Amino acid sequence: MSNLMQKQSTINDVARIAGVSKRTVSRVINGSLSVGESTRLKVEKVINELKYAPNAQARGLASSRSYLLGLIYDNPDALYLDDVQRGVLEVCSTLGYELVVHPCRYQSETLVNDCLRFMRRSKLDGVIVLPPVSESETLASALKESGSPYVRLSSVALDSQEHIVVSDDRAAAAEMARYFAQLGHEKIAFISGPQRYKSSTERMEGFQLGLSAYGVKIPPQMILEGNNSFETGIECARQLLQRDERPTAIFANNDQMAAGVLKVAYSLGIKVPDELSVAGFDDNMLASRVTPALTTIRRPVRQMALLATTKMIMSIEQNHKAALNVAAKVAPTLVVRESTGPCKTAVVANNAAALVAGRRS
Amino acid sequence: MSNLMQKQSTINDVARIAGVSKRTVSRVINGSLSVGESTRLKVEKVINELKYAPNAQARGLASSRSYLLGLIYDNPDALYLDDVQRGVLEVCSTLGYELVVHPCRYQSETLVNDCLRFMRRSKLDGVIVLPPVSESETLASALKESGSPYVRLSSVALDSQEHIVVSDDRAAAAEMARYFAQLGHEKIAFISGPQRYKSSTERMEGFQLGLSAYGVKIPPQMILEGNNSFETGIECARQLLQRDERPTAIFANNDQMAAGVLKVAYSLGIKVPDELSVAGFDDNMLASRVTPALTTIRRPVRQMALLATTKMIMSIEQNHKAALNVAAKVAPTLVVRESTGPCKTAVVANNAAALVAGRRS
DNA sequence: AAAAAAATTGCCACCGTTGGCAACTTTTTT
DNA sequence: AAAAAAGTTGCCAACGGTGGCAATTTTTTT
Repeated sequence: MSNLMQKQSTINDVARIAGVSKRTVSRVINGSLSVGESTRLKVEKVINELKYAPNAQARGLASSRSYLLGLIYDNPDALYLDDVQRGVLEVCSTLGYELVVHPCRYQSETLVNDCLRFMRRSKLDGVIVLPPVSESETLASALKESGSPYVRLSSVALDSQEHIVVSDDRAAAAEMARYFAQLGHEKIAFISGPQRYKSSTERMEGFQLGLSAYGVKIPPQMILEGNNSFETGIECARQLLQRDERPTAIFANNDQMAAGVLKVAYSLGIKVPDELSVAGFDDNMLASRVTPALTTIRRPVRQMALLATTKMIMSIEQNHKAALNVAAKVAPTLVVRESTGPCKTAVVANNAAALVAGRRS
Repeated sequence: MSNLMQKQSTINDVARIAGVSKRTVSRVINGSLSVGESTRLKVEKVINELKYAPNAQARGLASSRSYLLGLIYDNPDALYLDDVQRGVLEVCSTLGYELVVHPCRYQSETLVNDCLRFMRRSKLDGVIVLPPVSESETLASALKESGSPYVRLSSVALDSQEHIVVSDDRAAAAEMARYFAQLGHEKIAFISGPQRYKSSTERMEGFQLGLSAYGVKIPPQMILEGNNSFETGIECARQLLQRDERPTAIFANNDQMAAGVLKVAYSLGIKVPDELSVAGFDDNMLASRVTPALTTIRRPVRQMALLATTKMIMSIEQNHKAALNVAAKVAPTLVVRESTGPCKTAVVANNAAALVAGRRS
């Protein structure tokens, strides 16, 4: 078993072969301006030949930079996380950073310490914080105080332009309200997410506000709270749909719960969208896979991730003015699919019509 | 804006205050045996008082260890990746490692270089490689040659016990075959994944083998190749279901494609499972959310991740005998839900019955 | 053409830790 | 009690880069 692992080439090797000092090689690597054109070419050639790659640790030690970014989150939806991660990685790989993922518990008392320790241990250059952890103000101020770059993703502008990317969930929910109202729905239900999360309250309030513009009001018994899971979507839907007077339209705080509603409607024999309109929020992969395909709000998650990462790397690289020019707000949009339709007035009338049709044959 | 970030204390501070040399402090940190009891206590006390935490980069530079693990993959299903990641992180956080995620392109000519550069750049202690990248033998041998610990996840035992965790997809597919046969299906179709992936061929061969035990054979025109996406699932399903003689059961290489089949069946008015049985593979979140819920094969993805990570950390820490004791094989299992049922003989007969019923009313 | 300015390059210290080896203590052996 | 062995501890040189500053070369100015 020959272990002939060719030893790593170092900056010294490059320098020696290229016939320059290692300081110059270092300059070439870091794109310093004051390097002669011919020298640069010569060095680059050797770098390629040797397949030389700088040692991140040594680099970090000397410059107190690690080219490592952190992603902090607490048990998010798999599809959401995947979207974010893809976006972040896209920018990272372009700009030469790597990504360290770090789950943690939002509710934990040691959250702040955990995160700070994580940053120190791995000497991260900066962190991107996902909701709901991003809503912790104690963490945010600890981060600010520690002086490390960070960007938060959220539905509310709870930090300065430099440190946040928000999606206007409130406006999006209002748009959904408008859409529902224009379809003629009046008996509308809302399945909210946990009220301790900003995204949940934003969406609920936006929806209610949007509806009120059309004179529609959701009575309290038509508002149920789930925890954003498919399972609680099912629970809430059951409660809503087995009543004597059931809603003609249900808006759920996310696609997972909306999928739960679809499931219950199917098992109760309620036709979607003829007898019931259902809409979700997120537009993740699930939305287009279920039957009927979900009308939903598309959150530009990946774009948010892109913006956040760009913003952060810019401020890491001291490009603060540029960082401020990166957009800090994105607008989710309505995506209409098959699960929503005009309100066919009373369900009872509908059933009667069916009966008539049946007899006729 | 006071930037009062208290500067990090170093090993020198600890040494000075404790009145020992920094070498001794280093020994205490690393749990070296030859440190006097009283000295250790004294040093530990100072460490706590100063809240000293060793600098990972300096440590890495000096010892060539980083406590960083890498996860290499190429554009996997979001749900699969999430499962794996969760499993890996679980072990990591317990054992004090962090995880760096690194997407790459399996087909790329520079794959091997990209990965090696990634490992070097971040001085990873080891990498976990996901399919299909895990099937690249050139990468595997480069990894082996470079001497860095690695573990591959795959459906085939293509490496030594120490370097792989496999799921027996072949046997699982055979079990599905058995199940189909026992339900009485004979006109069975298979939607395969890309034939260049081992997991695809394993599942297909296992399925065919299992079927042949019951004297059932799948004719070539009943085997279509998708690329594991929902969309190609739809395409293949359309081809299969719009024929004069359509299958009574379809087995898809994964849940995504099976969901596509469900969609097409619904739009063609084909009842599942009464007129058509559909099954997938993976048992990811999607399987239970679609309607009807998918019968599928549950792959213990998270468990594989757990095993792989444990195995790797053990071999990093030179605990080779222990690493070999970690299981290297897991068995996926059949999960029966609503999308499969007994074959109601001929579809034509079925239609005839429906006609009769229609006339009767 | 000499002086001044600018661009390019090299030298050396240092980042914070670990490893090798020597030195010093303490315990055990003879 | 001296010698040998074992247990502790300290010194110094890496590890592989970057930063400051001085030295050198080239360009521009007077």
